Amino acid sequence: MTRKYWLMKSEPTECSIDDVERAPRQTVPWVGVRNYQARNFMRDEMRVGDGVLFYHSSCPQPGIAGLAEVSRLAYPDETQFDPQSPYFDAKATRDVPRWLNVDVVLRAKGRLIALEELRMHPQLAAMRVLQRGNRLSITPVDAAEWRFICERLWNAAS
DNA sequence: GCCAACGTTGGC
DNA sequence: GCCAACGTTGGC
Repeated sequence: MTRKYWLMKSEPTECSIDDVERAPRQTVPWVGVRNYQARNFMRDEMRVGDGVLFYHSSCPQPGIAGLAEVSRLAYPDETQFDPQSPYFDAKATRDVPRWLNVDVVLRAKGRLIALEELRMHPQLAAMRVLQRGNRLSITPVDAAEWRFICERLWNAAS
């Protein structure tokens, strides 16, 4: 099975690339996804080792802030069971969990590639994150886009 | 703060 | 099953 690539949005006030860098084993559980399409990507398509573009959204400088990797397959998102959590879901039970998360480990903190800069490259024009009205917090990235961002924009190995 | 886009909810 | 109302996302 070939490796897949993803773009995952996070609000830096919630969890920034620096927060991931400081986390134990530089790993975070990707909790809080409450959209079925995004959940299904995690549940059905993500595998350990898949590449992740870590994207900062809803902030002064939206853009790709680093490179990460899926490090654990999807499992039930604990926050759905916690009445204190903003992500609590009263309709979810431990027997029938509704929401899942993968774990993500930091691979490289790059310079911030601003949304504005991404838009300048025709090679990236098809990326979901650049489409008008796009709101999906997890989107597939194709291999050519991944390589372009890693090698051309970050000068890093992909 | 505005607003476009889109997902979810709930009455019928 | 339809669809209007409502809520959320997220760039600007």
